[in-house]
Amino acid sequence: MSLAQCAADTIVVLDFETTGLSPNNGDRAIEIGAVKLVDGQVVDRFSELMDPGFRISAFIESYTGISNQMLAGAEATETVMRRFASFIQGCNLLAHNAAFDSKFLDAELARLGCGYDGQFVCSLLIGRRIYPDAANHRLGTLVEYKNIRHDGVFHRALADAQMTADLWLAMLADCGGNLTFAEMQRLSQIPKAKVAQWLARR
DNA sequence: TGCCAGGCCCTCTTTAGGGCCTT
Repeated sequence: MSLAQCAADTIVVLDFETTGLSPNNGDRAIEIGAVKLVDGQVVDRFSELMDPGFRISAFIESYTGISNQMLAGAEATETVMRRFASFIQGCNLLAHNAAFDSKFLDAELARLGCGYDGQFVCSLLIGRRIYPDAANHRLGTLVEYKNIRHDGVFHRALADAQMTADLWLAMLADCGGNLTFAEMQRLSQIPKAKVAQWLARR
């Protein structure tokens, strides 16, 4: 499948829970959640805990609700990520603050010697451009701002991925409903002062 | 010993600094 084809057809919305902020400091992924969208419809989901091979901090246990006991019964991060690499092949990718998730995806897949062929788009960057009046642009705030239904679970990977997918669909609708993935990616990169003008020309 | 991310984006900017956002 070419990139042009997957841009039109399939987007994987993903979210990692991790042991910290930086793989460069030894942090690892401990949970991956993802929602696969085809033409705005959910066609598949991926949700796995994964054991990084060391104990996670009390802060991360509290922040995510994922305990060391839960991870002790999980498969190794490498095992899960190998399956996830197959899940995302041929798809473009979306995350809230994609710089964070792409950093961990790159690091975990590099350990396996494999990669992916899609491109990332970031709902945080788009949200800053099209919802300048929101109190802030955290995922939870934008979900509330757009009155998106949710079950009250935050900081778990599948729940956050599902909310990001719903936010993405709301963003598409608010941009006129006919922008392609590539156009949304372009929108995320243009200067904020030119967003209204850019959308008006569409 | 002490510290430990990094990209985006705004502004009292651009020869910089600091808040936001992700865990």
